[in-house]
Amino acid sequence: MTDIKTAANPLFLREEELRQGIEMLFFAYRDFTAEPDRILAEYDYGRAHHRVIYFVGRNPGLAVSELLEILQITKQSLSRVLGQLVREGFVQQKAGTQDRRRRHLHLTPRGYELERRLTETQAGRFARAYRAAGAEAVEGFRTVMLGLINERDRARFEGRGGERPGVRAPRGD
Amino acid sequence: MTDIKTAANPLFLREEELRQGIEMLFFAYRDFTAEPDRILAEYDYGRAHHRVIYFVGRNPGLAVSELLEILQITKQSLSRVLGQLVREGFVQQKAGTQDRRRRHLHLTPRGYELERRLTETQAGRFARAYRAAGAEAVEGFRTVMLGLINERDRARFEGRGGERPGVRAPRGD
DNA sequence: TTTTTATGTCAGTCATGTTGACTTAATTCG
DNA sequence: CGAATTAAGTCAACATGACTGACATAAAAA
Repeated sequence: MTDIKTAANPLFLREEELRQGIEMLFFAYRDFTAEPDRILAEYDYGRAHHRVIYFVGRNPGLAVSELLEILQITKQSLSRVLGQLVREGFVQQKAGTQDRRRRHLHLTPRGYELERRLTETQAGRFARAYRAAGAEAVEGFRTVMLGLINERDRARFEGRGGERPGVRAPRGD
Repeated sequence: MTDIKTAANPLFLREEELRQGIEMLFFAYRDFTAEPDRILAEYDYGRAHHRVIYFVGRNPGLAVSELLEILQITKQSLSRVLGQLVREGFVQQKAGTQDRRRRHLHLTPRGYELERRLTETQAGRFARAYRAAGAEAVEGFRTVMLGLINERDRARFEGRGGERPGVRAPRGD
């Protein structure tokens, strides 16, 4: 109650709290990526491949430019991993019908299989954490996470089960 | 209320919810690291340097082996960035008094200065997110984050302002 | 018809991770 | 005490995934 630190120096607690947030994000991300990394190594793939497979699986028909927007990397960086995934039969490209310059990305059955394996481990981690924490904590978690994400991308998370907004091209394939 | 998806297919909502968690973590981490990356570039440093500076600043006297434990990388990977930071006067090493094999790491004044700059941007992001979300949401956030982190490292986050457990060597310098 | 856009490619570079082998100094164990 | 273990560091070779810059092609838009 009258803890000397919180009473005399309220900023001390604040800084401690914020640092714990910083560290939690570091450790959570570190552990969150460790299992998929091991699976990917079987295929001689890395985290970059995972991100492509995940977001293409999540947004079938995604255009290359939209994927670049999500990943925030250059097209030269993307092209290596995307090229591999296409050549090795995990991702398929289809030219757009409206705009034939655009290449819409889809997972092949093989791609879906890998996507499932990878997502299962991460979804399992979330399922355990959510279950242990309870619905109210999950709501708080979502609120804070949204606040940590740059405003531009928050709209991706409107609604919980319904329509799935954002990301998709307005007039896509 | 009687939404067809939640009523007829409860697992659909669950999967959607878990995927949103996965994506939030991806976007939060992406945005969380972007600003420090720009500051580090001024010094010709990268994320690896940031991690060393952060954890040494947070745990003065940390031993090399403990840092490796936190970062989960090999000592060869660490040695490159740590060597640079020591040579360029951001980090100082002191041999232990009890066990003279151990090198205890400390930030120099210069190191602290950079640490402050880097941490301020990330702490500011957390401060804004926490403030907007409210105390209850923050509690939920912490609970879920803890559940996402491998059990081994959860002890680091016991207590909010007080003693700061974990990490430090039992009989350190 | 000209310009812009979407995509792809080539070439070179850098940061950061890996494995494996080996050294040195100090502590601990039998 | 002597042998084994531990903490740290080093050298070499390599892989991944970022980057910049320059250029090419096809299709759409102005």
